[in-house]
Amino acid sequence: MIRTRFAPSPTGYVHIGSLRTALFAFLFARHNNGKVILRVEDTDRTRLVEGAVDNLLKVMKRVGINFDEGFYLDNQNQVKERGEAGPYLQSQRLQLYQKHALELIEKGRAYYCFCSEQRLEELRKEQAALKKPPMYDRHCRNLAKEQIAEETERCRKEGRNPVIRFSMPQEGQTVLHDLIYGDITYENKILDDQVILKSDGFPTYHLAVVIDDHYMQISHVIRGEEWLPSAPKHVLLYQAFDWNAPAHAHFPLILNPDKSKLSKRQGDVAVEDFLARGYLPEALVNFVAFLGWNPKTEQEIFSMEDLIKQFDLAKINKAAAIFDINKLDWINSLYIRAKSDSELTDLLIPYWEEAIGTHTIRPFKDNKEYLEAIASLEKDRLKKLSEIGERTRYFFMEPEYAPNLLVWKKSTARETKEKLLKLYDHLNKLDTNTLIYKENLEKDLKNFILQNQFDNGSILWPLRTAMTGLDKSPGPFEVTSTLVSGLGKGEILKRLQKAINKLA
RNA sequence: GGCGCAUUCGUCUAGUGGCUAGGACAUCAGGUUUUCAGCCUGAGAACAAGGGUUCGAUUCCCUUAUGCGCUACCA
Repeated sequence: MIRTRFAPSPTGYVHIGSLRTALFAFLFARHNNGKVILRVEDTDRTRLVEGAVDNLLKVMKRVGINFDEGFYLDNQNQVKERGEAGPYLQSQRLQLYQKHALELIEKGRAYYCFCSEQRLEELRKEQAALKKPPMYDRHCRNLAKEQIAEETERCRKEGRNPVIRFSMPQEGQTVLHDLIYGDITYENKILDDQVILKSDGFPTYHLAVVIDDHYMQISHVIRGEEWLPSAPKHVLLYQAFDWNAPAHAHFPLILNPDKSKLSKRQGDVAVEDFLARGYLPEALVNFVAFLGWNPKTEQEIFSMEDLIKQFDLAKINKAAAIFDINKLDWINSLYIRAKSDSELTDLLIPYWEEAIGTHTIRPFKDNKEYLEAIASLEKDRLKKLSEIGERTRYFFMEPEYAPNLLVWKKSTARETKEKLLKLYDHLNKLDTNTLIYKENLEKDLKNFILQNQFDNGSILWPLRTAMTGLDKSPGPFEVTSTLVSGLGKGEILKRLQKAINKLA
């Protein structure tokens, strides 16, 4: 039975890298009809963030990742826990970790360390000065029984607790069999005597991950490359417990454009922020899946189902990948275009409300035809949903613009004014039926242009800019007819009149 | 400093002991067009360097360089 897990720390927002870790674990499990477990690693009490699990689950739900065991959201969006191997919150498993740490002490594979923070700090400084690798000097590793009793007493008086360190073997090698990187051999003597139980009674990552993965019967540990250096420590821990280690699969990091590890400093890394900016969850998943993985075919657009069907650990790359927003934009625009007008409209409404104002949008929400027509016009041009406000404001309120915007490049202000006057009279005479259908309007206006022997641009450019107040927008016919359909003929005449006045 | 991992167009990547080294994004040019976007057509753009092994290396080996990660009572 394949069992894999996603084990984040509840430190706030969901990092793009976490999304990919979760996604890979999820895809691997689903592809193999296995289970994915969500375990929360809250052993660092100093970094806890209220509501982080709740937020995490909401994000995962939006992108379509769910977990078979651990935490989930019920129908009321309340965080709940399920599964046989719980609790799935590490802070509720402290006895288990403590028991096993003591067991290692009995086995002679771990020891109490009484060194103070100051001593450790000085040690590190000393080592740095000598350009030696910073490592614990094993000061407490071979204390005699009486010494241990003495130190324990001293600590008690000073009001602090000792930590427990793992005794690394001082010779030999440890081999990690990684499903992606292959076999990696580490010299045991360079491995530090890692703290496994902290003085606050909480385990460190290394102890907790080994114990939990064992008791939760995890078959495959799937995580980022940053864990590669500590993997041999985990292998050794499994051996010390006489447990079989799960299979490991580390995958490469995601990098900033400057090749540093993807970080906040250089733009958004929070999945929530991407979602808020109008990247569709499916686009984000598609894009993130392709950072470090690809199907070895030329297919680039994948639904979650496609990904589940085709995902294969063997196809994960070894080299880190740079997060390229251009490609995300492209994928997102494809997913936007794939939406129906109605779906897209529903997605856009919050963005309109934010950019234009809730009460301006409200009248159109009941009868969505107008909004759908606008969405349809912008569908091919949108890279992300948040662009909609600026691009379509003129559909809701009269545009402001400078008079010379109205003048086509091959024309003059005087000529433009004359033509707009004629256009005004012409449009004024048209019935709504002609105005409201793009095809009719186009036919009519082209005819009008032909009969007057105008250049297309000399009439269509000022018409379009008078309607939109923008140098870039959809075409004059669709803009005008859509405007008539939503705001009426009077509105376009008003805008035309305003344009004529500007040119006075 | 130590240990580990990595290296094909700017970016994501495909690929093979012998290929014009393929695709996509981005860029640029042309076309369509009132504008922008879109769409169509086209262009430029890569095997990090040096040694081997070999009839032949982008591919296999070694070295170097570069980048990244780890080196906490953080995960």
